[in-house]
Amino acid sequence: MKKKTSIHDIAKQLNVSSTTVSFVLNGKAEENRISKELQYKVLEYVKKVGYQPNQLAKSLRTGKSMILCMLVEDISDPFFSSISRIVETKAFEHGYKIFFASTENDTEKTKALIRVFRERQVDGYIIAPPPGIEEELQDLLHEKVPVIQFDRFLPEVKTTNVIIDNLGGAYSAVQHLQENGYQQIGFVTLESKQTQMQDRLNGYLKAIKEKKQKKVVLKVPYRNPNESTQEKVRLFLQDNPAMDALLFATNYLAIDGLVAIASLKLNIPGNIAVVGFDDNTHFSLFSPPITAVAQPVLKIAEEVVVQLMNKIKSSGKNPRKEENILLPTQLIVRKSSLAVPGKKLNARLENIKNESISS
Amino acid sequence: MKKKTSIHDIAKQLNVSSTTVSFVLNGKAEENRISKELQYKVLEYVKKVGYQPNQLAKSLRTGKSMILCMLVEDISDPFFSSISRIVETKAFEHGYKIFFASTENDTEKTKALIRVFRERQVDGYIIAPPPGIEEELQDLLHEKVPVIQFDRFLPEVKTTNVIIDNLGGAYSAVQHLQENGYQQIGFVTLESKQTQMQDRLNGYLKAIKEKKQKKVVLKVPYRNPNESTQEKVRLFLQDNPAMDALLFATNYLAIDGLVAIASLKLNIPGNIAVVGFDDNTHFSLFSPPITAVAQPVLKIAEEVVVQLMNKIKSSGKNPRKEENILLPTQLIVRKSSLAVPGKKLNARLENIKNESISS
DNA sequence: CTGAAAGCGCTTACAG
DNA sequence: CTGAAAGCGCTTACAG
Repeated sequence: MKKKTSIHDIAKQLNVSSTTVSFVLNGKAEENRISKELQYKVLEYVKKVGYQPNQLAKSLRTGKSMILCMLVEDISDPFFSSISRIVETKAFEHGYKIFFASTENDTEKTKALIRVFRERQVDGYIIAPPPGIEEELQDLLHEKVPVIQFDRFLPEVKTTNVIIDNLGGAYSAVQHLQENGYQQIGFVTLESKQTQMQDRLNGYLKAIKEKKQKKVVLKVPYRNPNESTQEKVRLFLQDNPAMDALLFATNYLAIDGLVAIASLKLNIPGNIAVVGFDDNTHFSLFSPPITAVAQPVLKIAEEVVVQLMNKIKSSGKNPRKEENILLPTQLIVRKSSLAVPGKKLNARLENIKNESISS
Repeated sequence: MKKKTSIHDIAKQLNVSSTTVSFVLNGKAEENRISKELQYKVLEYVKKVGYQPNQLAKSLRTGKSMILCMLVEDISDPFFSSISRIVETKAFEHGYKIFFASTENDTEKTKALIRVFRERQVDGYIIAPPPGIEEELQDLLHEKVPVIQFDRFLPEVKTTNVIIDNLGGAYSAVQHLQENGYQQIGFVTLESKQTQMQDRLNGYLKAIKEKKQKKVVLKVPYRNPNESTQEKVRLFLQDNPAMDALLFATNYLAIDGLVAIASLKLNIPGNIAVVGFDDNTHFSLFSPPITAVAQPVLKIAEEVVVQLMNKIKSSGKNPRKEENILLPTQLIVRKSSLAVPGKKLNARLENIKNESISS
């Protein structure tokens, strides 16, 4: 392994001091009145030998690692991976690299991850927090390390948060179903006290109460196996024969729900209307295409980076007020939630009866 | 910002040398015969003050950053994001963190990325290479930095490569369609000389030649806008009215193709059978469910990490032979490619005629 | 206009 | 059994 050339090697070769080389390399030549000729000489030589500064040494000296970390629930989830992709690009434009990691919504795993990132002197945190890491985030804030929460947030931790209007999104979805004549709308969600889930539930409840409809909620444990979720939705449908529409609180719940509905041979929306929360590139290709509450992925990613960069720049100065940045959702109406002319509720009841007999 | 405690601070507090503290912290206490009491004292104090070693300093000193980098085409693509997720977890178990980045299959962007990663003294590279970065990879090899190529590879660069049996996968897909009675099978692929694309094309051609069928290939530019791809597939279908089946060379080509087929109001598989390359969680929910050549995502990720760790461990020693690790694909048969009893080819011809008139 | 020197926080060969 | 000291590759306050 050939030894890398260092700033010192360059200085020696050129018979100048490493100070001079450093100044030239960091654009501080002018303010230190390095002669044009010297600047040129250094730059030429650097290019010739293909010198690459050692960012590790730089970071150790300056205390800035130029690395951010982004903690999401699951980096392979389409929602989080598309946000990550954009954040990666935007942060790169500011000279930052990003460590991504999946928390799996697991408190202990996340604590371990944060420990590792702190050892690496990460300059800022973008995190969709699992429950129970209030203390770790407070520690970061005490050390004046910028933290942005997004997607959901721990209310006890005072940071700037980038979130979407979960309540409004769920509310508008239910309202849309009501306007299309659905009478008993079920809500399939997670057993979760996280803000985004609570808000979606509240949006659902608000719309239901306003129309004095019956509240029908199924709560599935987090990280429930797919088959088990499908079974729960099946039972939910059978236990509530009058239910004529379903709102799913997350993308993957909707997918499992669709499998369950298919296995019961129910028609969408004839037997049961469907709306998902968090749109999916493929929803439009399903048969029928699935209505969904879309999240503004691009806007979320941009806002996260903008806010974090603001904090990094103003660190040390009097901190600006922390705030919740609330982004609007958009209901994308497709066929799965439209009114069905002459819909017979009985169709579904019979269907279920047959199913039970045949199985 | 309270100053972090360093190993030196600890040594001072405990009235020992920083050497001793370092030995204890790095499990080298025994081989240096540090007394049990001292070890205990150090460990206690470290825990009490919540000392976190500075990995930057450690890396600078040892020359190991304990960071890997993974360059894929698009980190938000389901194939790459699920592999990344697994690689992240496996590498973490070995104490490594990973920088992920999207090359967008762009040569210049990738060169810039590699430059940045080299500055960060990354310990190893996992890369699905775009064309034209042979020289950069050679530079890495000269510096004895481990490199693994996966998904596709630059044949000029002698590294260990983890790839799938693209030829066999495409071959078996076409064979399956032939067995189900399809007579003219089209292949929609990318304009690309990359190994994985060439092999898929060759697999298609091999099966077509064996049965003396007509070769019908559509090549779409890389990063073609979705609408344009859809339009190309529509024209492809109209220009080849006798074509009764389509094999798509990538996931997203299949998605665009399905949109095109839907817009022509063609039935799958009645008018046109469909097989995709690279399975997708949602293919089973499409109507009809889509047959696909599935890639062994878990196996790919595991193999990539195993191979890279081998190289890192054996670096300096006589390097083991580079090899191509070829993983098998699996054809997942769903309804979109099955034989249609009493299928009338004319159905599609008429359909297209109607379409042209009405538009 | 330019350079010598300290120091960021570690590890480790060497000495005792 | 333990410590003093050098050095990884940078930046920057200070001196001239």
